Amino acid sequence: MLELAVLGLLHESPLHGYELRQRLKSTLGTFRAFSYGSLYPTLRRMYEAGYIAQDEPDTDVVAGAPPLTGRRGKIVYKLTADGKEKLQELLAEAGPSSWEDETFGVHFAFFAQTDPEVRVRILEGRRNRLEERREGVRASLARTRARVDKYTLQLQEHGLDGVEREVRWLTELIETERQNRPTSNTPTSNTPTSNTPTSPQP
Amino acid sequence: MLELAVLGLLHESPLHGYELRQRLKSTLGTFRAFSYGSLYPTLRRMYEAGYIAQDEPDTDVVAGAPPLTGRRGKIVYKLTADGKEKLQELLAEAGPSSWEDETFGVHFAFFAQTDPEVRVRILEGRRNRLEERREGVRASLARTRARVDKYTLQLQEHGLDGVEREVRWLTELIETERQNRPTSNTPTSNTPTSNTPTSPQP
DNA sequence: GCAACGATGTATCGCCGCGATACATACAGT
DNA sequence: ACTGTATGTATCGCGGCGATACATCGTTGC
Repeated sequence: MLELAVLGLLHESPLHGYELRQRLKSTLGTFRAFSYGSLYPTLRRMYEAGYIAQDEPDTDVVAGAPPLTGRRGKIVYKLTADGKEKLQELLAEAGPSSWEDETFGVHFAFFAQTDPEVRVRILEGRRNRLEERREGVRASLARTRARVDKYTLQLQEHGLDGVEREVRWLTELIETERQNRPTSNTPTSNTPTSNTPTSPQP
Repeated sequence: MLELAVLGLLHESPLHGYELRQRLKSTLGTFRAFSYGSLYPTLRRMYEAGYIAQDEPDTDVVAGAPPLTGRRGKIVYKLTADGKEKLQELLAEAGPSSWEDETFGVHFAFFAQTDPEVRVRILEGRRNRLEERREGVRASLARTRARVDKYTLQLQEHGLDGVEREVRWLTELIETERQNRPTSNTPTSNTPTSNTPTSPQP
């Protein structure tokens, strides 16, 4: 998750932790934060996994300056060959792990680096997911509409509106994608379950 | 968080875990799940804290039935006096902990049991939070609009739309609240909206 | 001159919640 | 009789969050 985001950002240019976090905030915008409490551990994990390398470019230290204190310089991270490979692997996967609530936005943010085929499948998967949810909420609303207080009702309706809005958004995007790359015989209606049985890592 | 939700639901009627989870799903609708993996531990914690009591009403067992297997019956939870007190305490608080992303929906879901004064303050707090975020996103958009790919851009704009939509929703709700109970001039310190000179008499 | 402050920068800790999983029973359809 | 699906309780590992700590830098103000 965060891993994909980091790989994606570092693929554009090397960055240090702080800057990485700024990009995370501005790129993922409203829908995901990613605090340092997850970023630094993730960077550590990724470093140990060999996906990224560390550089300490400028220590800002005048020659004779004190190593007295444990002087800490910027640490700039960049992708290794393994990291680039891993990124490609993650960008290629179109399964539940790419269209769930928490993940979809991150995948979408790096669509520019994603295969057009995969893009459409993720968008459709996401839309199906949302349509399922929408039906669930509608059913729930129809069932309980009369029995719940107005606040609960308003919350549910607001949620439903939100889902419908996102479905419309996705539909537009899918259409655009299709126009840019008039679809070959890819079956548009993918059955929601049992798509790619991604077995990621032992 | 989950604690408030559980207290709120149990205040309406006693429930067992499974049913509790159903209610959670339908009440919180689109915006929060709460899996068993958090529900049961929370119930346990709350039981140990003395907020809820357990009942095993019907063991469904015909008299001579086997205690061979560790037969497990439904466990119905209900509020204790302490639990009701705790609920009131949580419902009364109007601070960041009540209008952050993850928490707001839960608080809102139990607005029917919440003091009107508190309702408005939470709604306004939430709106301020969102307006801040909106300005941040706008600034970020203005800064980077030309430099980012269209997908990143679309994601950010979609997010911005969502925030604006929620702000409008909140504004409507606040207005409705004000009409129902014309506000005496409670100094809400952080409210940017000018105080409407409403007719002071109920 | 220097104190105060906010931005930059790296890092950890404890807690919360999620998804997956396990296990058990009741009941419906075939 | 078999098989799936809904009901029901429960745990485990892990990813992410908010709070916090600590250090340096540049700007503002006295």
